[in-house]
Amino acid sequence: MALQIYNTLTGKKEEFVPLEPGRVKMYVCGITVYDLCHIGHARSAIVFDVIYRFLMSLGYEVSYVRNFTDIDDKILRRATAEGVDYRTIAERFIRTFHEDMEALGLLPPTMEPLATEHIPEMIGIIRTLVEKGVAYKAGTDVYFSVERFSGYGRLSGRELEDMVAGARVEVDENKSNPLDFVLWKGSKPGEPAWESPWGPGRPGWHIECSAMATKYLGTTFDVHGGGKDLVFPHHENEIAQAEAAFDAPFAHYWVHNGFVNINNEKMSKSLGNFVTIRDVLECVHPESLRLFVISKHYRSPVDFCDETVGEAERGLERLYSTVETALERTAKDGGADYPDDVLKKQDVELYEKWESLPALFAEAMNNDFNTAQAVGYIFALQRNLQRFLDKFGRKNLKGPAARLAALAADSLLKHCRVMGLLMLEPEVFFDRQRKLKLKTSGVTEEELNDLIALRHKARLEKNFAEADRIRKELEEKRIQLEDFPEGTKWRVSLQPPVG
RNA sequence: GGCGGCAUACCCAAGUGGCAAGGGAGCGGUCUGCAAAACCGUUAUACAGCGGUUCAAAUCCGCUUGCCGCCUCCA
Repeated sequence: MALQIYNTLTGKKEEFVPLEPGRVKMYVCGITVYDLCHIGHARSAIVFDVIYRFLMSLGYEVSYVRNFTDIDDKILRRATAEGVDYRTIAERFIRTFHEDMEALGLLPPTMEPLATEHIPEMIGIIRTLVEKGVAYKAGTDVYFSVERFSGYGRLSGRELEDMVAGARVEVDENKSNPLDFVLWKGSKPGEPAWESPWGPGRPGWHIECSAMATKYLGTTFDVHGGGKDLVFPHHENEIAQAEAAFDAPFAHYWVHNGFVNINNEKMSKSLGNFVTIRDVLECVHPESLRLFVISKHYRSPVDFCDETVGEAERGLERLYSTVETALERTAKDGGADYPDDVLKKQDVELYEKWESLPALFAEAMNNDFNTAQAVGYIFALQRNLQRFLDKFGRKNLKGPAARLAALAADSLLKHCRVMGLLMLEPEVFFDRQRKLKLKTSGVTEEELNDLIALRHKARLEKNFAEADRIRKELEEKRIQLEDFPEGTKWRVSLQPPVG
């Protein structure tokens, strides 16, 4: 089955046919750089990162553009509050954004243009709109006239009349229709300003995306994405501006991700339930957050709470653990080839899960990026592989058994990596995971190692009361000891990120 | 007031016409000095309710109830 994408514009799943065979042009609205990013931004970024990776895995050459809004009221407000230039604020939060995205393991987009570096392009579009009579100057501002664009409201599925009727739109005596939106804002004294045919000012919010998207991807391109909240008015306005100016359809497929709630409440600054990406990454591995996000369909709302994140984390550890075990036990003897029927005889169910995964995975992902279903198929293979490994006790696998296990592990890795999971060597993952978690427990690695040594001595002396006392003491600090023939390992359970 | 979405086991969550994926948690077992991890077994005559279409419905249609989002900056 070919890739189907749910298109907000039509409200239906549609077969994806790119404008140019083999190439995809995708624009995703980035952030306004005035504060640290929260997990809602993380969800959006992860969702589109998975889409980006999946499109590339299908063999497409993808041009992926994600912008920064680096001039805006909120940036100016913060700059004034701190007594610095707006650029200082913008640069700071571009930097923190990049740090967060890198920490989350996101691939960088093809391009990350800044609004302020595209003022001439925006002025060009506004000039065209004014010349066509679709935009008008009022006072020091220039507005887009929604009545002059017949398709207005198509994306968000509303009629102009309905919107005006019950709208909570601020009355502005400059506008001829309350829904008209600003293209160019005359600047007040002391504000940053650019020269324009309408006097010094700065661009309105929506125009930058129309300008940057068309500049880098052409007047018509394939995919435009962003959070659900951007459907109206932002994306509606982008379409109006671009199509009115260029007389060409703007984006073909509109993709919108759902929101993140916290403990079933909408996340917002006023409710004080705002969780930044860096807060979460203090106690949760980035891939756990990623698995949490992709365990649910991207269009549904998702509830972020200790329990749901903890579930994702345990699932991720299981994936890594199975892959690690399989790689270790097949390292010596997993490379030689055997006929299919020989492999199948090793374990029919495992063989079938392994054999069917590529098609099932593709089918799930082709069905509007159904990562949740894809994850389900991956876990089914993981469980069968782990079961197969357990049959051999702690021994290394040999011959066709080793081969089958190695193939299954490779398949797990390969498919997970299309979604940006299992990107680390398992031992690196577990090492980082332990160090990250230990920090949240308040115990240093030295203290822990001393206690483990002490307990080891007690166990040798069969002083199990003392050994259990140490176990219990550490358990109270969320540290779980695991005894193996080769020594004692430890793990730390999740520090609740939400509280 | 307008537009849209959702309701599947104890929890999370796929499934959108043909025997209800997957994960977490619980319980019983194997293993262990004890644990943990892992594995095995177990947990929905059933998909908010009512009615309809169909040989067949969680899946389509209608109504009811309950949650939620957007219409203002917002991922």
